[in-house]
Amino acid sequence: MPELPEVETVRRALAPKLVGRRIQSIAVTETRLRVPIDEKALGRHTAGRVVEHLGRRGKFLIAYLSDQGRLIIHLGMSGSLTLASPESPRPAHTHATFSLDSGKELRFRDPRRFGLIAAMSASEADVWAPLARLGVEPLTEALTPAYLATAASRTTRAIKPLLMDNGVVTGIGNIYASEALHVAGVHPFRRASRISTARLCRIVDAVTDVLTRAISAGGTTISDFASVDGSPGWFQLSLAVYARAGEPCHRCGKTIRSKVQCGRSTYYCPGCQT
DNA sequence: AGGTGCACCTCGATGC
DNA sequence: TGCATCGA
DNA sequence: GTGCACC
Repeated sequence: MPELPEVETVRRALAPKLVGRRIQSIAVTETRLRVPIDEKALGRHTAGRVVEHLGRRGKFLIAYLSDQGRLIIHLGMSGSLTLASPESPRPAHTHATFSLDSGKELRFRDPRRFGLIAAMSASEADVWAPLARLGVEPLTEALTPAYLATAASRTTRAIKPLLMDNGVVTGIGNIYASEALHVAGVHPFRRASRISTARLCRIVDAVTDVLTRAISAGGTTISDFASVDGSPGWFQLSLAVYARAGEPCHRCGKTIRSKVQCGRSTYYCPGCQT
């Protein structure tokens, strides 16, 4: 499940191979993603363009192309990007292929088709709703205890769904929300508005800490995440609560529990998360 | 407002 | 081995 | 992972 650390891992692996390369042609073999691929727009905004920079906003990868083009990719639940030689067989569910002047091709594969590929001009991207509605980037100075306190004060929601709300803080999914709250010692079902400033500070620190460590580990591979060269992440070895229901908490020894919250499995330690 | 359930779709693990 | 179910 | 309709 690509969350921010997985997308950042892909971005870092891809950038050196992609920046400076020209996209020669595009082949789309399946348009039916969550949002259908607009082949015309894809060709118009990416064909013949040079990748000038590879950026990320939340869980979106954004390639900044020559002539003000933008190629925007979201990996959904099962998306992956690989660089391969054109002769190598294309794995099943490879929906889009970008031929590069390096002789390699960039392949987008997404078995479940929850991902997204879009291309547009810079001015269109600036107002594009999926990007425009995103909240602050968690690994920037924009995520402060004061910001989180304001967001918390405006709602009756629990802290975990608040952290996972892309309109508040972008990029934190189920795994890292669970992990950060364990590091901070805060119960995922606790009302955000009833959390002290001191503990909100700890949550901000915990989010920063968990995301940073996860990026260093190359992301989390629970079922199928793989980076550009097919290599897995290693942060699953450091997970304290996620997917550990029934196992003892490393900090206090109590048994990790799993409960459904907002339709997702939430993992927490009933001993040291209050 | 926000929790919940469901839809989108495929695969692999599980269980009988 | 095959088929249904479940969850990622 | 995300958006939507339904309480």
